[in-house]
Amino acid sequence: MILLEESQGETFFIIVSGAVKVTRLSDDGREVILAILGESDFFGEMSLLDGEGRSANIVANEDAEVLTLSRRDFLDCLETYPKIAIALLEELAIRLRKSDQHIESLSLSDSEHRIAITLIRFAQELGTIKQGDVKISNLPFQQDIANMAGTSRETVSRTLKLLEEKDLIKKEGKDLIIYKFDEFRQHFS
Amino acid sequence: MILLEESQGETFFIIVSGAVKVTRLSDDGREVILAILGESDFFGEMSLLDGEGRSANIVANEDAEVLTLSRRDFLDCLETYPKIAIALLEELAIRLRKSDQHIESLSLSDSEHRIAITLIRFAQELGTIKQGDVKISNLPFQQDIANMAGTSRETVSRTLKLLEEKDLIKKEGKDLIIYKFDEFRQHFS
DNA sequence: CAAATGTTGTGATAATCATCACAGAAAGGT
DNA sequence: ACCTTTCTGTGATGATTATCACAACATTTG
Repeated sequence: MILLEESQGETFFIIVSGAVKVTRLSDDGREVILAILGESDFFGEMSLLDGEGRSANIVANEDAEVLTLSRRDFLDCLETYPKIAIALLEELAIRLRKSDQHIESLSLSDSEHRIAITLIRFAQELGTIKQGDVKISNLPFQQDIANMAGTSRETVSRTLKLLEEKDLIKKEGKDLIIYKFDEFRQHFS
Repeated sequence: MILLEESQGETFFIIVSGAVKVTRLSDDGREVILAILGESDFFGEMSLLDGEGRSANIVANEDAEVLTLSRRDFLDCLETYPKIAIALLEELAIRLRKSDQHIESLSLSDSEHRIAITLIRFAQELGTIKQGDVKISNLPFQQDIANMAGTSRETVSRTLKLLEEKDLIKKEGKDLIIYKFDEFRQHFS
């Protein structure tokens, strides 16, 4: 666990290697995964910018290395180098876009679509392309996929089987291959 | 209709009066409402920052006045006045926080909670406080509430009735009063 | 390597909620 | 003021999906 929800934060983080999940926990202990971040992504900026407590938990999914920057250095940096501030604005804009898509899919899609869209997000963050197919190495647990897709673990299990029967994906041990990634994405989003 | 999804955008907008809804439409025409924006809020920055097409529709909910700024002026402004860039970063951080909460509630809550949370969002954006109660004047249509809460119009109708029977809210013509707003918020989020 | 723990597959059942259908109320246009 | 359109309330029904239960399989740990 790298960051704890609600805690006061004074640090900005940049991921050098590994991957982390951004989560929130409900009172009764259920987890929602908001995003998966990988190499060269960053986090921790929200608390620094608006002064509120940490808005989410950050949990390392595997061994991860991060660089840190103090609040003061971070803000100085933004004031001194407007280009950096603008780059940061760009990245936040992209994240907002992703959030919006996430909200749309939770609002409108059935579980099959939501799960497929979650796979697409994993592929974009963690996947490697090979002749139009995408391979996600070290696919997260079904429970994590469920927490991100807003559904149950069992439904993820059943849906992955369904997608495999339709020859859209293939499970290979800890990896998962999405066939014809562009078509797949087209079809589900 | 002020802005159309997918269109190329070269303009930044600031709301002087009135309120707008930020929406996305699915292929089959269903609408999701991502946010309601009111006086002194702004929009249009996302396309300007990341160069993608407009990520959502903006629809005036009532008569509204907006100021505009061109892309060039907007970006110049950010480069010249780092403080403005930082203020914008702050606002985007706040919006991301709200998105995250929205995602959490869509993922974990049942329709009653999601609708209550939607009322809370309306109250915070459009409401006026009076002795601990909050009055939302000109409550949006049930269909809009449903599109924001990720549920159906009928469920909104039934749930509002339910909340009224529990003496948590009261409908008064076009207005809606949430009793003991702090408790209400506590209870549902 | 054996035991313990964690993960996945799958059936059965129940709960929630969307959808359809329509009546009544309210608002808007001419 | 009347007609039209839009919005709201509410019953009946069915579909989707959560939950429970447990077996099989995999992974970690002493």
